[in-house]
Parts: sequence; C-alpha cells; structure tokens
Amino acid sequence: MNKGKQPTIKEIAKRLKISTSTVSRALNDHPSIGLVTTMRVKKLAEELNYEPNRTAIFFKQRKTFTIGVILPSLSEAFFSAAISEIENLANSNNYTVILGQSLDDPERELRIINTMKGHRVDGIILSSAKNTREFDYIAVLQQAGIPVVFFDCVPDLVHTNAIVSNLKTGMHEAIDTFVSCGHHAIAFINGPAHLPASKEREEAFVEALANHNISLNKDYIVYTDLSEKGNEQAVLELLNLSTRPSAVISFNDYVTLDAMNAVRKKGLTVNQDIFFISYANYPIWKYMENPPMASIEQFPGKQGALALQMLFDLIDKNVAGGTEDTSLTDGQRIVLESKLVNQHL
Amino acid sequence: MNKGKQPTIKEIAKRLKISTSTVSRALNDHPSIGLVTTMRVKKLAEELNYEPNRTAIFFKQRKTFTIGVILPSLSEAFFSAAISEIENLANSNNYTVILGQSLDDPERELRIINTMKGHRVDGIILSSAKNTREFDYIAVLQQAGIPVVFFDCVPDLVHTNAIVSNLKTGMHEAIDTFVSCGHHAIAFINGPAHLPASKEREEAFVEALANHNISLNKDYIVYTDLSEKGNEQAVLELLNLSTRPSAVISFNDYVTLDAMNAVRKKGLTVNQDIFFISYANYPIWKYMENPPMASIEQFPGKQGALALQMLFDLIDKNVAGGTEDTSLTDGQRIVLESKLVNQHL
DNA sequence: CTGTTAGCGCGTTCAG
DNA sequence: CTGAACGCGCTAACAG
Repeated sequence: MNKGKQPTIKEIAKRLKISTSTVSRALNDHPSIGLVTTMRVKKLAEELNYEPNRTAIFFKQRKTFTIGVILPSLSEAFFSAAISEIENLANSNNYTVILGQSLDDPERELRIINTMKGHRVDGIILSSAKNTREFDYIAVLQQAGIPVVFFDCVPDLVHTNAIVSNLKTGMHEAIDTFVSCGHHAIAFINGPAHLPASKEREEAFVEALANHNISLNKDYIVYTDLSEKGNEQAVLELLNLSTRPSAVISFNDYVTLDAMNAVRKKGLTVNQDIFFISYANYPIWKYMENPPMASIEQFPGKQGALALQMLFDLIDKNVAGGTEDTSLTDGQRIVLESKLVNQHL
Repeated sequence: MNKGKQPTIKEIAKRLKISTSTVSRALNDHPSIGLVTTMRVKKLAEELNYEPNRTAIFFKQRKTFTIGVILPSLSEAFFSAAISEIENLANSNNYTVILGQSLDDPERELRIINTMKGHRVDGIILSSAKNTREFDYIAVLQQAGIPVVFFDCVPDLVHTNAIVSNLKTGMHEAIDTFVSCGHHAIAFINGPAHLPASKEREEAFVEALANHNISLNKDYIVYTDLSEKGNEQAVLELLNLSTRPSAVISFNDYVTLDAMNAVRKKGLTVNQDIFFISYANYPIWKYMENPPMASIEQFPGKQGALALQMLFDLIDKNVAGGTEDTSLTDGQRIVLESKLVNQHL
C-alpha cells in the first residue's frame, strides 16, 4: 500500500547518506559532482520514481514556465486556431499555457489578468475584449514584471507590444478582384466604429476605391455590432437600397455567414445576385455550395506563434537585463500582411 | 522608479511594526485579530498594491487551484465548445485551467500528462487520443493523488471516472427518423473499429435496424480513419454499390462534410439522392444550403461541465478522506444521453 | 568534489 | 488577541 507520498531529494539524500544539495546538483547534472555519485543518485531517483516538485522550484526561481493566454472566446475558429498554435509552440519550449476567455467582458478580462498575475505567469498573450477601453492593467502588469503581447484586438496605444495584422493589403486585393470581375457597386459591412481594426479596414476600403476611380457612396458603408441581428440588419440596409451593391466586403466570415442567410431569405442568390469577400478565411468554406468569392486570410495561427515568439524574447530580456525599463516599455510591433486567398469560385 | 519588487507580508509587517503572522491572519480575516489591526493591515496592503504570492501558497498548501485539460485538438468545434464551458465553470470556482493538446499522438499525450503532474495540478480532464492504447498513466496519476475524469474518448476500463455519451439513444432516434421518412436502405459510416465509441454506435445501428425489421446489409457498414481521404473513400464505397443507400448515418459531422463533398463531386444531390444524419451537431449547419436532415447532439459543453463537476467532487474527497484508496479507484460514470436535434429540413 | 547553511513567502503550530 | 519559530522542497552561496 503506497503511502502516496511523493519522494523528495531529502529522501534520496537520506537513503544515500549524502546531502540534499549533492542530490540536487547530481540531478541537474552539475559538472562538479562525481560521476559515481551522480549515477547513484539518478538510479535511486529512477527507482523511487522521483519527480521534482515544480511548485517548489517555481516558488524559488520566481519563474513558472507558464504563460497566460487570454482570448475573447475559445469557440471561435479564429481563436482556436491561434491558441492551438500557441499551445503547440509553448509545449515545444517546455512552457505551459494557462487559459482564460474574457467573453468580451472587460470586467472578466481584468479578473483573469489578476488571477494570472497571482499565478505568476512569465508572460501574457492577450487579444483584448472588443469593448475594453481601460488599459490600466498594462501598467500594473509591467510593474509586476510580466510582459504582455497583444494580437488581433490590439489597444490603440504606443508602448504596447503587439502582433498586428495589416488589414489593408487584403482589402486592396479584395477590391482589385471585385473590380477585375466587373463590379463597381461595392459595399462594405464594417464592424464597430471604435475598433482600430474597423478604422483600418475602412481607410483601406476608401483608398482602394479611389485607386480604381470609383466614387465613394456613403450608403455603401454600413456597420454591425457583430451580433447575428446586427449582421442581418446591416446587409438588409444594403439590399434595400434603390441601387443595391453587387459585391460586398464584410468585416469577417461570421458576418458573411449571417449576411448570406439574410440574402437567401430575401429570395436572392449568393454568387449570382450578390458576391462576398470577407476577412478570416474560415475553414468551412470548402464545404459550402456557395462560398464567398474569396477570403482575406489573417493567419491566426501565425499571429499566435509570432506573439509567443515575441513574448519569449521579452521574457529573456527580462531575465537578462536587470533593468527592465526600456525593454518592456518600448512597444515593438510586428506587422503581418493579410492576404487574399482561396479564390473559391 | 519602482523597484519592480512585489511587496510581501514581511514588508507590511515591518512597516507596521507587527509580526508577519499577524499580517497573514489579518489578510485572511482570521477572527482572532483585532479589528483595528486588521484594518490597518488591509489598508496598507491596498496602498502597497500587495498581492499574495500564490506560488508560495501553492507550494505550501500542496494545492494549486489548477486543473489540466487535455484534448486531442483545440480547433475542433466539439472540443472548443467543451473547453469553453470548462474554462467558464472553473473560473467561477476560482480554478485555473491549463491546457494541452495531444494532437491524437499518444506520446505527446503522455508528455503533457507528465508536465501537468509536475505542475501539481489538482486534477485532470482528459479526452484521450484516438489511438492511445496504453493507459498506465492512470495508475501513475492515481498514485500521485491526481484524480482524472475522462470524457468523450474514454478508455474501455473499469475503475476510471468518466462522463460518457450514450450514443445509442441518438442512433435509434436517427434511424426512426429515416424510416419514418420512408428510407429503408440505410447505411452507416463508422469510425475506427477499435474505438469504444465506434462499437457502441455500431451496436446501436444494428439494434435499431432490427427494431424496424430491416435486415442488415453488411455492405452498408463502412469505416473511415476519420481523415479526409478516409471519409471520401468510405462514402464512395457506398455510392458505388449496385444498390446504393438513400440514407447515411455517419460517425460525426466532419465525416459528413467530406462525404457531402464527395457526393456532389459524383454529380449527386444531397437531400435528394441521398440524406445524412450525423453525430455532433456542428453549429455551422444553420448556414448551409443543404444541411443534414438532422443531427445527433452530444452536448460537448455539458459533458465538459459534468466532467469538471465530477473532478471537483473527487478533489474534495481527496482532501477530506485522507485515505484516497477507494474514492479514486472506484470508477464512477455519468451517462449523458445523446439526442436527435435540429430537424434541419 | 561535497557538506553546511540560509532563505524564497507563506500559513501554522505553540506560547504567551 | 499577538508574536516567535518552524517548515514546505529546492537551489545557491559559502565553506571546506
């Protein structure tokens, strides 16, 4: 009947009649320990099924080999792709991932951040809740020496580290594609106006039309709060115009899905009466009979991987340079181009 | 220039010229501390922005308020729904979730389990990799006092705690539905034969046909390894039969998606030449023009929540009953009925 | 090459 | 009601 007690280095030391530090060093392959003792220690450790108590090590080393990832939702394909890559990469670097979903609730987001701070994570990757406006926690985390890297939904502040998607390139490609297919009446279903991501899309939309000498029709830009209802209403606004657009770019694929449903309900046909392109490139398109004309891929997995890479750099710097003032403060940004892919039709 | 050092109870004690134990007790609302001192301590703690160092507490209390969740993949809708609920519920109970994806690789799965053991998680929720055959780690974890609850993909062993989906009810309902719509040539695309989940589905399939006095046609049961190729091939086997089935039940929605693509490639029409019902009820069906006739919902979120609930119980017992022999050994199972939902047509 | 000692931050006896 | 002392498991500085 096993006592259930995990063996410790103390136990090993006692049995071998040597000191705990010797055991510790032997187990860590410290060069200054004799080969014989090292072997003896390792052998007994193996026999006893010894495993170091990491909670003790974390405590002592002030390092937990744990990073926190906070996302609005885990069940959105975009985020699960990101977290999947992050977990994968973290794992290969012997880091553990702890998880939190804000559900786009700023309060919840803050609570999670504090929990993670309590757990002494070595760093945090964060795609902030869509309506978070207060970013005071950045300073708090910085003071606690916990580096943060944002991605996807990034606060509009300097001095923050972030992976940002250049949404413009994709928008230009999208409009080029529409135009080259003969579309001139091109509309845009944008997301909430306050989001940087919305602003950037809209700027690019305006620019791209100008490039093709298409005059901007204000009615062709509508907004959704990204709810199902909001998405439907937005597309209906377009459909009810006296001259309705023949092509629509929408904020993301979810919007497009709802929009397409609304289109069909109206008795119109996707890819005949009206064409779509949207951001995100959800994997399901390949299964749809009438997918969008194309998608603007944002590479969530890659964004996640880059964010983790940047985080690792910051963590290292944090350890190396005792004075963490500049390294953490200076916001570095990596821009990842969005790209038109999957000419589905 | 803040030193970046987190304040400790020691610091508070020194400033207040009292002992650390008093501070500790005050912060934990110990009844035996005077109201005045308690207030003074709390006030200063607030000012200094004190936060207890949980790594120290974890270490001392041998409890981390952390549970590990190991899933084959995070990007499958079924699992992201489950993890989403688990995270949610854990969070409300002040637990933290650490994450691992096995990618259906038994070795990787084992490595993750060991990492989590090292992190001294209080318990583990596990949907095992599809081809894991060795479950020795169960004993190891049990000996380490870490309870495990399986769900979804559950090893076929007694003495394991699990949330299992009763796949039979859904299958019966599915076949009832097909029959009542006039289908008699009903086929079944099953998953890998070694999986308990496959066996159960198949048994139910056979039973249900018998209930309707439909004689079993061996050719109408085919298998896939769940890869895209495998799924296609499986449905092609059915389509190439001299008398092809008019209705197909498939292992899950992913299989159905691939199958539908193959059907269309053959020039046949879904929901006309051939009808589908499958397990899982992916949320995307509502956006498809030709969804399956119905879905067998397995309630991933609920399964996750139940698993966590069971895990909490085990953790409590673990703490309460010093002798953890029976409580952990005795496998308890909760069966969740699957249910036909979304008559999409 | 190895042992001794100290201490990480906290909760918890045991004494007052 | 409060303080002094101890120890969780481990590493590291300082002796030999």
